[in-house]
Amino acid sequence: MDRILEKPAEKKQDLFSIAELADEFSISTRTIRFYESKGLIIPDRVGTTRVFRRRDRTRLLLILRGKRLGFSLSEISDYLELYDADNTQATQTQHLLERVNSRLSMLRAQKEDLEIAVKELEAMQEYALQQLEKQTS
Amino acid sequence: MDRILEKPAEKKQDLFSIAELADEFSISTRTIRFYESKGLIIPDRVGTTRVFRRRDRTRLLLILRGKRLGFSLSEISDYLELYDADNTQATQTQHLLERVNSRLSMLRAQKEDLEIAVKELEAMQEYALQQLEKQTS
DNA sequence: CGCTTAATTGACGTTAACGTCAATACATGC
DNA sequence: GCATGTATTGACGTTAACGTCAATTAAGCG
Repeated sequence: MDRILEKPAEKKQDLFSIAELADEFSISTRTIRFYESKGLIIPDRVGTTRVFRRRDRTRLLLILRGKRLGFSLSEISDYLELYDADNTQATQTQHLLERVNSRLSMLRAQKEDLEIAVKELEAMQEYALQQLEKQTS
Repeated sequence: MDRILEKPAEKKQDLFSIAELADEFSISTRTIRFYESKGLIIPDRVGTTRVFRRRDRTRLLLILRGKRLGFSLSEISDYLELYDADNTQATQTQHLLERVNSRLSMLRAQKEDLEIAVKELEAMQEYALQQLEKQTS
């Protein structure tokens, strides 16, 4: 019996080794193990060896995007919880909604900062282009 | 002679103590000294005491915005250089333009990530709202 | 089955970005 | 002119996020 293929729809292409994921995302295996130790991903095991499914691959994508946005791993951890929150009970759903909203306002604030920075740099760009015209004429 | 008031247009309201800035930006004086040690700001001195001008105050604003966007201090340092680059020579201006452009593409990539994250959360928000309707009906 | 390659665990190292003293100097109001 | 508050300069401590290395274990293969 191949216990890891127990679930019918689970094929080989849905299973990843630590090295495959490390390679795909250009991170080290150490980093992946570190994320597991922080509870950000929870791969299965075959014996002692980790086996990653789609869910963990997706989580890795979310983690890396979070990092690119400058969030800490603990913020990312909170963020990931939003993706598998329990919404069978109204109180839970209400709670989820609040957390989603607060996260949204963080992201929107960051977007404002970003847009200001972009505008400043675009102004610099334009200025530099004008200068170049003068200087090379 | 009050050397620090030498420049005619420089009034008291353009000068800040370390505590004033720390207070205004809700950071510690240690943080400000740390930024100085990294060359991010270069306050004047009256005796041994630091005196900050508008320029450094502005730089602090840029530093903090950079941090909110998730940039490291060394990235922020590069970023600050764009603001006081020499553009008297065409080669310098050309170089500045390249750096501005590369920074712009970083920011735009980040903006894409941000917008995807916002959309995902908005979808969650909508879903949660629908769930709540069902659950409380 | 022995060899090579891949994976695991534990321990210690490292870098960034400050925090936290402690000792000392400066300034200032009463 | 002295107590009291503010500033400065080391020096060491701390946390996050991994890197690095060594010792084992497990897995594939000719």
